[in-house]
Amino acid sequence: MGRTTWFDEDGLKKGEWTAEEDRMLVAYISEYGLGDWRAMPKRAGLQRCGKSCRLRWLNYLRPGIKRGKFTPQEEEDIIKLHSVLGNRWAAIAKQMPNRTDNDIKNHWNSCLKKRLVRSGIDPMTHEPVVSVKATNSPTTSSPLLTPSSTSFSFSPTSSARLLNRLAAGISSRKHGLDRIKNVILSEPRQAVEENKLMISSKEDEEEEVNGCFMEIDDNLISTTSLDELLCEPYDLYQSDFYHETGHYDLYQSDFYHETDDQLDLFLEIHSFGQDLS
DNA sequence: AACCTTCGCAACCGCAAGGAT
DNA sequence: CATCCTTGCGGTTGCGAAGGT
Repeated sequence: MGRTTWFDEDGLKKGEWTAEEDRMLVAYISEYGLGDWRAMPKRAGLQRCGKSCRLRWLNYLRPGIKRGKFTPQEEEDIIKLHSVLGNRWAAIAKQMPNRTDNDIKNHWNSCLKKRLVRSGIDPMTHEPVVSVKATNSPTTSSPLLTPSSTSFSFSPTSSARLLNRLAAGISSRKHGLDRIKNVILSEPRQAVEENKLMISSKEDEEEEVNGCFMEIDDNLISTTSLDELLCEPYDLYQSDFYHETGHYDLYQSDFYHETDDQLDLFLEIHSFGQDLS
């Protein structure tokens, strides 16, 4: 299994690694250690780019990597970590030192995600799949918004989890973080009162945010209704998040071990919620 | 046996952060 | 302060294997 071998315009080899190339890379790193990935291939006698060598080493050759089938315990750990960290594979891999982020990501995408869906669990929120009441015109509804008359309520736990997902969803898309955060934090009252959220982007595309799709045009600014953009958090704005910000205490105690930007962002969103209330 | 579809996984690509100059 | 370079990350792709028809 593997990709066809080919050479790019700079004469660098691409595609599947041979056993001989592996041996050369391992021999070089064993003797000289890790260092300048850019210079390494030439010094090691490899016709590869540094990026390719780094990837091969980190995902395949470095010592201590566990390969093969994931155990049920590992799968459970991944699901648990994903519910907290979202698609932050590197962060998840740090909690599972013998597995690479690539391996975890592949296993999630090819197996665990589907398994959750089959079990009626939304792999994004890790909540049981329920229909969200559509409040917008049907022509603009997101493909993930299933119009239904089923009511949708939040427990404190689900509030914390969903807001956690919101923060994770935003932070995992670095290019969107500032935009979304700025809008939310700069004019929150207006955004909520008008039931609209302004999003700017350089791309002309549909972007998925927290499981919902928003349209982004090429003049940097586009608007979309808040409930379309953040369907579940929108309900939180209208209920738990908006009126009962005490639920954040739960989140913070659940999430005390997180020390990175995600927590900062979450606290900012929390502060935003308090301002609103 | 031939063809088609799905699965699993290695590897690539583009982007962003952060350090060096 | 601006620019360049390196590193790291997450999303996506390509392809052989396996399974189904």
